Amino acid sequence: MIDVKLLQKNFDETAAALMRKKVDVSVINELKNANETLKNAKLAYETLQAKQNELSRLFGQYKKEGKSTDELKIEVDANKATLNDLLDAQRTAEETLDAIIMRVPNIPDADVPDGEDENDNIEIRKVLTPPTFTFTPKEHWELAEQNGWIDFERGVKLSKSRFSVVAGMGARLERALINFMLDFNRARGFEEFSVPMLVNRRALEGTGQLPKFEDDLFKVEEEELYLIPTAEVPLTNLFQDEIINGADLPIKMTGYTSCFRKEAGSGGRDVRGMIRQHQFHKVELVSITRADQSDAVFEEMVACASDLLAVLGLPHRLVTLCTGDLGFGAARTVDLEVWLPGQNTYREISSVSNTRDFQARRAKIRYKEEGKNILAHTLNGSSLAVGRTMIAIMENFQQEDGSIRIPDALKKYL
RNA sequence: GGGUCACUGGCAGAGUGGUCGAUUGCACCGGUCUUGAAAACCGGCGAGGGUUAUACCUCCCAAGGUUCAAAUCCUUGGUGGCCCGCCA
Repeated sequence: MIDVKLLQKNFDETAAALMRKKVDVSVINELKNANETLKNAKLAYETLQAKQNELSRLFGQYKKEGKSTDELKIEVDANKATLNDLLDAQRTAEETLDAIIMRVPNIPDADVPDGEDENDNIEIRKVLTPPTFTFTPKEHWELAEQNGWIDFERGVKLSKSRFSVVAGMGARLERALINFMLDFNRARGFEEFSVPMLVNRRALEGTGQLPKFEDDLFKVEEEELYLIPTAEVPLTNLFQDEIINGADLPIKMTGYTSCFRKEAGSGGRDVRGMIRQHQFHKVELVSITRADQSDAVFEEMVACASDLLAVLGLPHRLVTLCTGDLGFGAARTVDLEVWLPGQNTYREISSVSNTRDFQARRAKIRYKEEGKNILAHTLNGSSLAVGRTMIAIMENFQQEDGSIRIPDALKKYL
């Protein structure tokens, strides 16, 4: 969450930054008022509590000295009722503030371009040239069915739409990709983790999926656990509530998990094929850094994902997301979009974000430096979405007869 | 799933109703000594809020309760150890 003190001290500037991210000005004012109410409520409660503590100390002293405590008791009892009311007021104020601030997105970096939606994103560069074909390239679902790699119908039979079954060479390729990506990331200094795919509410609040995006998550009701929408959640929250030695940063992690998303609100889009599934596989990068390190690590992570695509021989481009397309917790994001000849367009395959201290403030991830505890910066990025990488391989490496060439980099994994 | 015991600062571990946010050891940081290090000695050292800085408030797994007063007593929940049962 954002630093409410910043809003208090630097209202105009902070409000302007939030409005770039489409936060309504009324919400910003509410937030400021709620914070002031809380401060006043706290002051009132703490002043009386201090007095009450002092009286209690006296009480003990009187008892020891054998003095009468009758008068004290009357005063103390009277305060007690007031104290309870003040405490209630403070709690209400806290809840009010919390309810607002937990739904306020991160402040975008100053150099993030303004914009409405993905059309206003800015291309940074292209990597590799899209292949040319002597025939009309097919879309991935056609190739997948022809090669027997993906069985869409049986996926629906087992679960529902947006689930699929990967078979034979497709399944082996999927496994090879996961191993290839993990090894690649490890060579770049990211330590490998295998983490729970069911997490509790606290973890999801830490990374920002809750409370605002509950509708996007699959929940196991009777256990109060949620299926993770991305490994970013467990990996980042590994350090929830911890104070890390500053010298140990940056911590760079990678992990493979399945990811589960309800895709509420994506209605009708990408229903065909494997672009948008309720369950998909992803290898993730997550870093925890000192405040002064996050920009450099961000570039490392973008490079890691981009190089991975390049080594696979997949043409792609890097784009800087504009304010309107930026996710809830991100201060800045670079998307990697892979070329899909069948669709004749670039499609998102990875998204690397710096959340700065937004998640760290929620999850209480701090580091100690020169005796002080400082909120860490957290970053996450996909490296890569496995299903979409398979799609990209199918479409870019398809032959005229519909067969698919396997990228050299993967051969030793098959 | 049943029983039982436990949960205190980075770790270990005191404290069982009152000046306790907490003895002590280790770790850590600074200093003296040393060519340098180690050892020894001296000092510092939990977290959040608040303040220019102090005061002051909160936190001893969590939430309630008893009490003028709770780390300490009670209730519920969570987690962990051990025993029993069950199961890959």
